[in-house]
Amino acid sequence: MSGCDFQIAEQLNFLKSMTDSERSALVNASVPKFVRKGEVIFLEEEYLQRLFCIHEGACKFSKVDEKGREHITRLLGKGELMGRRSLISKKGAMVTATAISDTMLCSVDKKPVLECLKKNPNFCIDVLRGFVKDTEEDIKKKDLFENHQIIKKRLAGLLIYLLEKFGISEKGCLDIFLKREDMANLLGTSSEYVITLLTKFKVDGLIALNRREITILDLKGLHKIL
Amino acid sequence: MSGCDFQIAEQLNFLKSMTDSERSALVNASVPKFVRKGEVIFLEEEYLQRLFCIHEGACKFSKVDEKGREHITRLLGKGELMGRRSLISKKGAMVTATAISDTMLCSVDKKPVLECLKKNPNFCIDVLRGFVKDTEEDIKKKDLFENHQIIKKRLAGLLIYLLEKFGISEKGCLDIFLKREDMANLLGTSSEYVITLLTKFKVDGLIALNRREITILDLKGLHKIL
DNA sequence: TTTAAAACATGACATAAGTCAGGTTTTAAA
DNA sequence: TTTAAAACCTGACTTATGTCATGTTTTAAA
Repeated sequence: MSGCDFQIAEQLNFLKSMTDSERSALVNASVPKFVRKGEVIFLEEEYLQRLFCIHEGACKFSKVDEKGREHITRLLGKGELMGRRSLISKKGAMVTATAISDTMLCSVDKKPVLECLKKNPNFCIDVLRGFVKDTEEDIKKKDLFENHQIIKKRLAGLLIYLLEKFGISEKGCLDIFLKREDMANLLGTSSEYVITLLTKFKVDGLIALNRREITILDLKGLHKIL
Repeated sequence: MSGCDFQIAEQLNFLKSMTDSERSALVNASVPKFVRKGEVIFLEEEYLQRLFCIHEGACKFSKVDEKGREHITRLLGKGELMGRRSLISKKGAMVTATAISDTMLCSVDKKPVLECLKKNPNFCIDVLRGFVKDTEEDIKKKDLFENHQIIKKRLAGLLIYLLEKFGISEKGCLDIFLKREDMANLLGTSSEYVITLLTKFKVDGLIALNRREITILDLKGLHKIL
C-alpha cells in the first residue's frame, strides 16, 4: 500500500497542474493510514500540518455544541480532501473529522503543497477551482436538505443527496451506511423522529429498509416531497 | 463619484498583490452604479461578466423555491464583493442579488481580473484567502443562526450576527434595517413567528424595537439563549 | 396631503417535532 | 459463544411553530 499518489484526488483537479517534479516530490512524501469506523482523524481547533485524502471509505465533519449535541456539517467520500482550508488559513481546524466506515487515507505535509501554490499559478487556480466546486456543492446540499423548515422534506432531500453523492452498491441499496443518529445530526433533529419518518417513507413505498441499508424505490416520489 | 478604485475591497485582500499597472488598469475600467432599495443587481442563473463591490449600503443573496418562498443565503455590506465565484466557475449565478438599502456599487469586467489571476500567483493566493475567509465566516454564521433547531435560538444568533457584521449606528441601534420578512427568510420561518419572538425579547428586556430599528440592550442575555 | 399598498402585529387554532419511557434487536468485545 | 453496550423502534405526551384571519400602522406614490 505504499506509493500513495493522491491520484484519487484528481477529480478535484488537485494534481494536473503540478510539474512532474512537484508531483513526484508529493508522492514520495505521502503517507498511507488506515482508520477504523468511529476513529477520529483530527479534532476541532487542532492545527493541521497535513492534507488528507480519502482513498476508500467515508468520513464526516462535525462540531459539538455547548449542550453536547453533535452537528454534522459535511459527509466526505472517496477522492475528497480534508484539511485543505488549513493550507491557507492560520486558524486551526473548524470541525472534527471522524471515519464513519473503515477508511483508507493518505496524507501529505502541507508545506510543499503551499510552496507549489506560491510558485505555480496554474496549480493555484486549480485549488481555487476546488474551493469553488465545494461552494457550489454546498449550495446544492442546502437546497436539498438544509433550507427546508420541515424535517420530512429535509430527510427526503438527504436521501436524494446520499444517492447522488455515494451512489448505490451491487445490492441496490445506498452505498453509504449512516446511523439514524447521524442522519438526525445532519438534519438537526432527533433520531426518534428520523426513525418515525423513515418508517413513514417505507409504508408509503418510497424506500426499503434493512438495518442500515436503505434502498430507494421511488425517487420521483421523494422529489415530490421536497 | 468616478475613479471608483475598489480600494474599499482591500479588506478582502483583493488588491494588495496586484502590480501598479494591473491595479490602474482595473481602476480605469471600473464603473460606479447606484441601486435603489429593492432593486435587483443580478438574477439567479444569469451569466455574470462583471465583478461587483459594495461601496455603501447593503445587499442580500437569495433564491426562490418552487413554492415561491424566498430563502436568503447571505447578507453583504460595505467592502464585500459579489460575483466573485463567477471568475472561476462556468456556471451562472446561483443566487439573486438585491439591494436591501440604497446602495452604491462599482463593477469591473471579470476578464482582466482573470488574466491577473493567471499571471500573478500572489494575487491568486490572495483571492484564495478571500474564499477561505468567506468559508470561515459561513461556519461562524452557521454556528450562530443556522445550526439551531429552535427558531428562538436562531433569532438570538441572528441578532448577535447582525451586531458583529454591521455594528451600531450613532443612534445606538443595529446599523442594518431588515424587514421582519427578511429575518424570517434568513431563519427559515414565518414573519409572524419572528414578530412573536421579537416581542418576547422586547418584553424580556433583551432588545428595544422602533419600527425597523433594533437596539440590543442585553447582549449577554442573547448569548445565554443560544 | 391623500390614498392604496405594504409591512407590522395579535390571537386562535392546527400540526410538526421534541422528549421521555419502555421495549427489542444488533453489534462488538470478552 | 456469551454478554453488555449500543443502536433501533414505538407510543404517549408536551411544546414549538406554522397558518389563517383580522386589524393597525407605516410607507411611498399620486
